[in-house]
Parts: sequence; C-alpha cells; structure tokens
Amino acid sequence: MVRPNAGTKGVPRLDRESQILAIASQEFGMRGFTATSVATVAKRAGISKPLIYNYFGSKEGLYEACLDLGGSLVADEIERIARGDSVGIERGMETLGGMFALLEQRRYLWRLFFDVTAPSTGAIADSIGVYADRIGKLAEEGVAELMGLAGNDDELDISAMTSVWLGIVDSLMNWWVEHPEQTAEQMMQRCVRLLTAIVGGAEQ
Amino acid sequence: MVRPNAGTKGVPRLDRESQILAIASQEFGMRGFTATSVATVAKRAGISKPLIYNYFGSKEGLYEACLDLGGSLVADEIERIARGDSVGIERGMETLGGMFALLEQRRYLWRLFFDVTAPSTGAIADSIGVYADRIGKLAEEGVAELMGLAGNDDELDISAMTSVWLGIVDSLMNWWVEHPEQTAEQMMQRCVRLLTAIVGGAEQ
DNA sequence: CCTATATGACTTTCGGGTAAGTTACCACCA
DNA sequence: TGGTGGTAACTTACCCGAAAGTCATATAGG
Repeated sequence: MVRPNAGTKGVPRLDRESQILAIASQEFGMRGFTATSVATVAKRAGISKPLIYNYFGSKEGLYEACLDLGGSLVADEIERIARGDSVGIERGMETLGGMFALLEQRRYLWRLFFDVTAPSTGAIADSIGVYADRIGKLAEEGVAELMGLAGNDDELDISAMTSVWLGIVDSLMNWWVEHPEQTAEQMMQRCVRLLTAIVGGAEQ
Repeated sequence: MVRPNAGTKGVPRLDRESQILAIASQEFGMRGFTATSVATVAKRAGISKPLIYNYFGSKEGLYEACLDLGGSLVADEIERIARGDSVGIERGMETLGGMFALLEQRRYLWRLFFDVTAPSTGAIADSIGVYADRIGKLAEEGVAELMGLAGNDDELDISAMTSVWLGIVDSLMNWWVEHPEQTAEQMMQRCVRLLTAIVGGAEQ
C-alpha cells in the first residue's frame, strides 16, 4: 500500500506539539470545544489526525494541554498584578493592561476557560475548574475590595459583580479579536476613555 | 406493526408547536445549538422526533423558529424603551429592567442570539444576524448617546463600548440563570448598587 | 374515508478514535 | 564504508456510536 509522505517530515515531537497546540487553542477558543473537530485541527496543521491522537491521546487531552498552556500564562499574570498594591478600579485597569499585553498575539486564549460547550464532568471539567477558579478567585478578591470601598459587603452583589467584571474582560477580548489591527496599548487607552464615559454619564 | 399512541393525542398543531418551541428554546439557550439534540427535545416534550421534523423541517428550522419567537420579543421590548426619553446610563438601566421583567420566566432566551456554536453560514446565520443587528443597533444608539454626553464620538470607542454593554447584559443574564431564586426586581436593585460601586470606586 | 396527528424503525452523516503499516534517520557493527 | 535493525515520525483506511434526517404506517375524528 502506498502512503505518500508517511514519516518523511521529521519534525521533532516538541516542535510539532507546540504547533498543534497553537492551532488547537485558536480553534477551541474561537469555536468552542464541541464545535471544534480534531480533523480540522489536523488539516490546518498539515498533518494527519492519528498524529494528534498519538501525541495527546484524545480530544480532551488536546484541550487539556491547551488549558495548561494558556491557563498558567493568564493566571500567573493576574496573580502577579494582584500582588501589587493597587486596589479597586485601578487594580482592574492594571489587570486589563496586563491581559492586553500578554494576549496580544493570542487573543482567543482567554475564551478557553469560559467555554460553555466543554464537558462538565471528567478531567477537562477539573482542569477548567482549576484555572477558572484561580482566575475567578482573584477577580472576586479584587471586586470585593472595590465593593468594600463603596461600603457594600453583600455576597451576592460581589458574586454578580465578579461575573460582570469577567464578562467585561470577555467582551473586550472578543472585540479585540474582531479588530486585529488594534494594539494592546490602544486597547488600554480605549478602556480608560470608556471608563470615564461611564463615570461621567452616571454622575449626571 | 403495532404503534401505541400513534396519532391518539390529537393536540392541535399550533399548541404543539408552542410547546416544542418553549422546550427547544430552553435547550438551545442552555446548551447551545451544537450540543442540543433534537431527540432530547422530543423526549422532553413527550413526543417523537419525526413530529418535530414534520413541523419544523430540520434542526436549523427549529432553531430559526426559536429565534423568531425570542428575537422579536426581546427586540420589541428594547425598541419600546429606546422610544422613551431617557438617555445615557439611565436608558441603560431602564433597558436592563425591561429585560429582567420580560425574561424572568425564560432567562435562557437571551443566549440564543449570542451562541457561538450556531452555524456561521446559511439561513440560521442570517436569522441570527437580523436579530443581533437589531439589538446591536439599538444598543449602539444608546451607547453613542452616552458617549456623546461625555464628549466622545470616536467610532471604535462606541463599537467597543457597545460590545462591553452587551457583554454586561450577557453576564447578568447568565448569573441570573445560575441564581434562579432571584426575582427581576431584586436583579434591578442589585444593578443599581453595582453601578454606584463602580462610579464611587472610579472617583477616588 | 380523508386528513391531521403521531409513531417505530430505518438510513445517513459526521466525528472521535484505532489498527496496521510506511518512511526516514541514526546508532552500531563488520 | 556499507549494511542492519531499532525507533521516532507519520500515514491511509477503517471502526463505531451518536445524532440528523426519512419512510412507511397507525389512530382518531369530522
């Protein structure tokens, strides 16, 4: 049986893995876990499906690898900023800036942790949970500080506000994906302008 | 061949259709288009799959029907509020209140128009586009007013802010879905508190 | 008896996953 | 220096289950 190109490319495993992960993260991030097909990832990477299974075991394994890569990247950065001494809105803006700088070349990464189509049980759910919790905890901590400054300690209010805050980051990331020409710096300045518009508008 | 109950229920088509649509909207809204199976909808409705195909033609047809139902509901309400004379943040809060009141019994409806797993081409995409555009246009109009009050007419700023605004509504709806015991009234009051916390925090 | 309502059982399609093999390269030895 | 065998990289062709979609038929009521 003739099998053109079988084994002829000779790309080292680690190189190939990063290449696959880069493409897979993008697909998962853009379309969500369920709507992403392994065959599509393979095709985009110019390789065959079994190679992916050989390296990552399963579709879930592939997703987990993406999560591990992106999750620590994002969570570490947020943690770094949380260790600083800014509080309230200022801390929020700093976090935004950090995310913009970090994800400029891979904006879709953010979506991995908030994919509603990912399995809700099993290893993936655990893995998502780890990072979503880590990010969520930090967000909640910052939000609680902000709310505390305003004299509000209501747990549900904090929970809802955290959800809103993550939603805002999510929206900005999605908008950024659709405006690839915008730099991280421009995004940051834009956010400052948006904030002033809100505050100014609410004071009237 | 014995087929128990075939044709014995005698439910008028229109009644059956609304019943199916109510269940389908919930499934599509909660799980997304891809993750929803027609068989599940049929089972939950206590009927067989072919009946759904008989009435709606295809899974996409079923989704479109849900969109038409939910889309006009939501868009009409937003339009109604937009015709009022409130502007800026106030108009935003009024719109939120309208959404809470309208969707209290069907909070998942909101998600139909922002489902990333829905097909991005074909009739569905068109249909989503119609309603997303209609809602998006109204949102953008309101946002532009708000930004104008703050002396900002930048088109990209307005576009980004619109995205953020829709993201906020989205977050609140999702949070609401996960807190079923919260009433529309409670949500509205919560939003007022959240807004004051943001404004207060930014003024420091 | 005709039509609307309804169904069980089937075919088709699609995507995750696998079996079995092919090619290239390198280390080792005569 | 050239053969050789082991291994890493890679492929085609398939399996299988789940879900979309269809067909032929059954029941009830005007």
